[in-house]
Amino acid sequence: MFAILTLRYPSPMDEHYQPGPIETEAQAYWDRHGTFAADETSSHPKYYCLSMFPYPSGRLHMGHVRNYTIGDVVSRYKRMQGYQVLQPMGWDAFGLPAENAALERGVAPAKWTRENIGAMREQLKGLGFGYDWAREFATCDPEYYRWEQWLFIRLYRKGLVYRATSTVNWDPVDQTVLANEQVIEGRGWRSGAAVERREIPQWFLRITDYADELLEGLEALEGWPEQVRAMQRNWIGRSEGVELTFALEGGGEMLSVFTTRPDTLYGVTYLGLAPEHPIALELAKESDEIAALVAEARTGGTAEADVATREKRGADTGLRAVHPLTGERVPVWVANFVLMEYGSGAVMAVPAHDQRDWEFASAYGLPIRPVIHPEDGAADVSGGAFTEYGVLRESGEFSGMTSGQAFDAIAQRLESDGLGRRRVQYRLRDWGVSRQRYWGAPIPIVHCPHCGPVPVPDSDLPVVLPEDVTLDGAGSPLASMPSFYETSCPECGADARRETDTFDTFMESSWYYARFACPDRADAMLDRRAGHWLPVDQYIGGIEHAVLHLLYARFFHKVLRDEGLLPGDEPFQRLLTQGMVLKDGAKMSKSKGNTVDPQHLVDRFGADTVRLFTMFAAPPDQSLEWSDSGVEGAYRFLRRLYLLVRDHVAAGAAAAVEPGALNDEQRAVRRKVHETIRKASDDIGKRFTFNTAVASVMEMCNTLGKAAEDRSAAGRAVMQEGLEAAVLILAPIAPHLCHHLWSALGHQEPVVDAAWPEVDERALVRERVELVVQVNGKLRGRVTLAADAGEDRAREAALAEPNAARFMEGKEIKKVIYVPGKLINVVVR
RNA sequence: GCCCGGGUGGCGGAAUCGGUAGACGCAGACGACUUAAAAUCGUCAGGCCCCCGUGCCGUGCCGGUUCGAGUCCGGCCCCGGGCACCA
Repeated sequence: MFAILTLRYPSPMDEHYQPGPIETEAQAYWDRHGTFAADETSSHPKYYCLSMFPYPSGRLHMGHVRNYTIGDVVSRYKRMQGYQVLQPMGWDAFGLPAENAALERGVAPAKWTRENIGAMREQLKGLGFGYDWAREFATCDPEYYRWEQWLFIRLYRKGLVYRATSTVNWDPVDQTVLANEQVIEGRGWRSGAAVERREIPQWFLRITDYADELLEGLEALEGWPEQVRAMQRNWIGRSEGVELTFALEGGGEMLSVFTTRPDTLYGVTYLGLAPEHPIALELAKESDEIAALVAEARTGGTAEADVATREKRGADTGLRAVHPLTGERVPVWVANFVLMEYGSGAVMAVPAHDQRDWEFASAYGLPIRPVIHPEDGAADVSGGAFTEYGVLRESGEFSGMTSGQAFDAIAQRLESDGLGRRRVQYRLRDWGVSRQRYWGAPIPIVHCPHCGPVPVPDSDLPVVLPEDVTLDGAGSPLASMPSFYETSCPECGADARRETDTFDTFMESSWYYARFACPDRADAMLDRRAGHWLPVDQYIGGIEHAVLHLLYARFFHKVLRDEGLLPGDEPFQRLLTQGMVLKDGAKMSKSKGNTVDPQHLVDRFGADTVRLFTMFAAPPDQSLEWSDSGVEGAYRFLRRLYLLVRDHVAAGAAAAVEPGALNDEQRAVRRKVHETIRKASDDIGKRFTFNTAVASVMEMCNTLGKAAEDRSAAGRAVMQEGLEAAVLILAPIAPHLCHHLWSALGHQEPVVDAAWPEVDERALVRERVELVVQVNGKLRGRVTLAADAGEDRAREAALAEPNAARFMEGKEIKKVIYVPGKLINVVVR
């Protein structure tokens, strides 16, 4: 407000580094010039850099600061490389915390959310992130979620949406459905009541229709961490196997099972049924033991981790199944480790060759019959299952075959006998998108007593979520709000009831990246601009989203493509998954009381210091250990840089470097400058290791600081070049200070529009190199040689090196290994 | 339980393709400046040893491959992320 307007280029520098006014001025400059408005008509190549948008929880936390600093550094770097960059920001505004806040404080979720957005937007601006704010939106805006409702109806008409029952956590005291997070050790978080499971009708999207494409598409995602691709691959869990049927003795009933190991078929000693399997439910009526298992399966949380860590328990049903090849009778057990959701809810158990089956069989004294053996010897199944492939024995006509041969032979035999067929099975399940919650996008369906579920007509969209509500913790307020649910059937006009469930919030986050291309479009979900900006060139967010969010967004992208709304097969070209921010070795969280409010640090040291520290403290994909004194170190470095520039410019303008006119020391300083440019370009542009880029600039500044005594014209020219390199390299990381320093160094154009520095290869040339001398791989000395010396000279020098010679004395030289420019290793005996 | 990561000085981390372990920074010690302190600048800094040597040991633990392993392979321990209704 004050000094800013009177500032002219080049600006005089204050005695001390004062981040406050420098940052205010730089932000005002970007604002005034619309610096970060992304223009799709630009002739520059486009670059879409997206950071995962935040849930507006109230204030920014360190995880946000880290995420958004990485995104901003990439965006500004790409801009300096000549790209037209789109970097948008918005709000993932629906979700559970708003409902919790409403219960705790009596604030309506909409009001609470919008206030949080206002506060967090100011914090983001204060950190100097270069967003195109004109594209901002929140997912709770009806103009956003209307297109999600519109798409859902299209998918409904296309058959990609269906209704089925599925299991939820039910709190019998609060009479409400609980999220997995709200179930703590099998009990409701508020009521403390033992959680029950309930089957209720819900809406599903057929993501499994896209399972193969989602799996195959991973191969082409070379810009994604292998770790994330592996997690998605495992999540989709494609497995090829055989589905076969066991007849139940004394009845026409058939039991279908899926196995990836038909080669082990002769080792089956029992069948396992999920407690929720219809046969188990039927038997529970007569058997207390089975009833107890079924009852147990109905308590506790629905989360996979809850189910998988239960002690393996089971009960004999008394039923006997007929082995399809041998005709042998095998017992049928109810087993609590068999999942109803996966396959058919029944498994053939081969304890000799499957570890879970082995443990169950050992616990209940069931036979363990090895039929697969290593080529040379016998499988030992006394201490656990033998799960490798091998050669079949005691397997009838298939004995002697390898597992691979037997897979095909047995599958073929089952197929020709009509007892089974080859099948591909996925672990991936269809996506349940219904939530029995208030603060989400309404599902645009009307339930008519005559017509059944009917989609809301496009002309009636959006179905607007009423925002003026009071929550009481007992179910969704929508279900007790006649003004919302009372309606008429769009088809027959009869009185009908609106769906009161809302969408899973992953729905909103599955397509926001595309809407950022055209957020102002009022009459369509997306337009041609999406084709211009997409795919996202670089996506940045937490590793915790490796599977769910990133898989759903990939699925949505393919759906939108098939609807003709988008080109391309994948939404995110490159992905960077950032690590967590820790304090004292643990994740920062309110419950641990180890949070650090980034705002306090910005107020005290400025945004540049906070940004610099988060980039310097760790590589982006690793966890970052918070350190207050480390922040002070970052501040000290910026101040040192400020003083270096101040002292340099105080002496007046410097001439351009004339490489031929430099003395040895000046040449060494200049080599350091260009080595730093080379390293920092690689670190920021290719490796994303911002920490080592910063370290190399610090090193260069240490060198420049020592060279500052050289006040000769050539020395000052080298200094000018070095300081400009430092400012350019740091501009994406500490943009405010660099904005200021760049102008102080005499430039009219703002640094945000400057070009990334280029390496002068000639400055890198060395006349002499140091070689390490090893004897038997141990460092014993060093020799310095002319850079163009060959292997013979290096060998000669190494053998003559006095300390190394001590270790070679009286020994025979077996071999000499020469690594040019690095080392020479003499192997002696 | 299943899937995926990580483990290097007092601390955060570096070592990019198997080639000098500990760059850079923090904390610390000593020195300069100062009446003094802070700030700043400079020097030192993995461990061990009455052999102080460019000696020996050292990258979670055990073993292997190699002229050479923090890096590759096998086994184990510990910590973290995800597990479909937290986002």
